Amino acid sequence: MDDRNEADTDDAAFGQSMISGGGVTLRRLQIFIVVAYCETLTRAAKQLGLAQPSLSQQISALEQALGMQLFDRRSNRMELTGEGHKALALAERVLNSMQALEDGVRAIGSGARQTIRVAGLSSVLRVLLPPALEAMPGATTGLDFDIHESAPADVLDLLYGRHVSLGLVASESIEAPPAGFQMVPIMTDPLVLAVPGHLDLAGMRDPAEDLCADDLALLHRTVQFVFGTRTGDGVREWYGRALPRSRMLAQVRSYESALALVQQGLGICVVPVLATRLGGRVAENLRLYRTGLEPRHIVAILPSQYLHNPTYSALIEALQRAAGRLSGAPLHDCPPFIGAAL
DNA sequence: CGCAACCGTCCACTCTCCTG
DNA sequence: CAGGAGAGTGGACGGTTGCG
Repeated sequence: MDDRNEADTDDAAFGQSMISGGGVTLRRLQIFIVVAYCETLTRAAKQLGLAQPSLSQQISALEQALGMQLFDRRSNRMELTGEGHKALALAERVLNSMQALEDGVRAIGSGARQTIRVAGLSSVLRVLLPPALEAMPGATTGLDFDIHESAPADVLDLLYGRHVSLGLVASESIEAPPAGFQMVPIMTDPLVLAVPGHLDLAGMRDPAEDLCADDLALLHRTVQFVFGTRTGDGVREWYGRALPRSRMLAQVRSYESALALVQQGLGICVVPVLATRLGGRVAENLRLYRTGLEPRHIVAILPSQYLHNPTYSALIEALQRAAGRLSGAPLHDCPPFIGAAL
């Protein structure tokens, strides 16, 4: 028997259990997929908004209904068995088909309207999505959008749990997407040093000589975004080399909070250019300097089969065009005193 | 080795929805 | 409206891991 036939047989057996098992429900398949990707019931339970014992029971019930063990219960984690891996691929196909059916039925029921579910970083959603939707044919007439603003890990959880069909994240903040998902580049997003608008560092060789005491103190107060990724390590190292005498004024968990502190003249921060945009323009009272740091790479992640869906491919192209059309932010060159330190 | 933290399972119970 | 099935919760418990 060749692979194709074997896969067909697996499909048939799985499909039969879907029909005759009774204990195999779409809800359980959804839970199964989330647990498979989260690798612990506790994390999966948090993501699904359920208590953990409930998941344990659902997975056991699913295993019983399928007559196979899907997970090896290791200490502190759930590891897919060989059969579990096969079942996962099939379960994903079932849920994708259900999603397609749901979308199709909804399109019929609501006059050919399709719902696009997107999750992503707030800066990306805020800056790229509006112009992309504006430029996308049919976006305002034939489509509905369900938009989730989320942290990278949550974006992936939403994708893997089939709550959204498209994720927009920085590739640096995630592991490689698992089998069945594709990553499409959208843009590179430079990391810049944002300072209050009055702080002109252009051409500056020695801040201690060229700045008044207040501005020098301001330059040495940093607002640091908690990246939790290797980008964060790079930024911390950059502060240490570029501004060795700086101290951290605040740790923040959103670029908006960081920039608000900078706009208020309380400190400086390193942020992606996208985060500095408001309504298509750079937020007021900010001056942006190049840092030489490795830029973020914004990517779209989606289930492989959606790549061939005309609506999703049009949306991705619109996002790429929107990124290309971003009018050049007034980025100043890296100040000489920082360039020399680096 | 003892302890705390974390994890998965079991059990009893509640709540909701469906059906007759 | 009553009863049953399914899904969920909290609490208790035992196992594993990491740390001092």
